[in-house]
Amino acid sequence: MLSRVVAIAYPGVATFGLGVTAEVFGKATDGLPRFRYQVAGTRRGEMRTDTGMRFRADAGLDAVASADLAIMVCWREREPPPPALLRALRATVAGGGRVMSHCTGAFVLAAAGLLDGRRATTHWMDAPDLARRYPAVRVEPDVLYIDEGPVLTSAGCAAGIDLCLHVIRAEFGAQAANALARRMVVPPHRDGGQSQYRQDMAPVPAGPARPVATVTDWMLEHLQDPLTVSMLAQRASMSPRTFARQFLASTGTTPHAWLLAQRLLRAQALLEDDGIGVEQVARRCGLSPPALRRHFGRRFGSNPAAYRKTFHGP
DNA sequence: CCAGCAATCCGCCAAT
DNA sequence: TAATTGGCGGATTGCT
Repeated sequence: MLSRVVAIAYPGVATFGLGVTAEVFGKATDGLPRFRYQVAGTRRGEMRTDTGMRFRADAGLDAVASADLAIMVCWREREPPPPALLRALRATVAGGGRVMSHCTGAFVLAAAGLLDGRRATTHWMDAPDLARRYPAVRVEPDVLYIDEGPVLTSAGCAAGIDLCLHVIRAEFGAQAANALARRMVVPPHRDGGQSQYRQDMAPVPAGPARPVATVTDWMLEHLQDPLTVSMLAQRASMSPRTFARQFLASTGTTPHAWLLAQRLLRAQALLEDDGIGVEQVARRCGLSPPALRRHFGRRFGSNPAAYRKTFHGP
């Protein structure tokens, strides 16, 4: 059970990253239990964040070791982390807890040996450096986050939001995660990797391209209907080829992959409501029951019936 | 699980 | 000339 959440702070900690953890785990949210959220400092006394804000941590590193979830928010990756911090993080995992990193926090987890043999990610700018310095880590530069059981890593700071939502979704369900996303006014699930945010890739249109956003809005209203790419292209008054390209540029995925992801998200939410059979759930997401089961298994490593059971007793 | 068929995706290229 | 469009073919993926 996820209850004790501890964010790790140090002199120069990222204000934004720390704020994300506080926003997700430090406030009461409908549909979620109240977490015991603390900020643990690498040292006592007053510190300053990277933007100069003054703060004082609630607790010391001993709180990290006993956390259900310890969050390492960024790091000045050139600096060796203090041994006491590495020990605390190892103790978290050894004690059955999980550790999560945002951005360059992955360098600290790597230094603690927690990423050896595991898949991990970090900010795309730092990924080559991470791979070079820790050859035992399987670095994947082009994803927003990676969940490797007890060890979770995410890309640039804002991807920390995606990872936090992922943790909430896995633990408390899609409805709770969606409610939280609504409160924070962020998309409940961003698809596609971080390459869409790289400078050296295709020029990113300023803001989500309107014509595509209009179509995705419409798609969300019509998930239960059969939707084809050529149909969607027509709605956007583009050729299928151009539509596919524009779609990729503004969402980071292809139309079909995006559609499937949204359908599965809806399926999760519907399964959390009791009373509708799996057949009806499938219908309302525009999938046949076999298709729902197959994709559900592929994406979540589970099946609809089992997923429902985890939210309602046997 | 497989087969056969349809839709999708993506690199390439010619046309704007 | 540079950038965008959209059609084509073949590999892949999905559906029944």
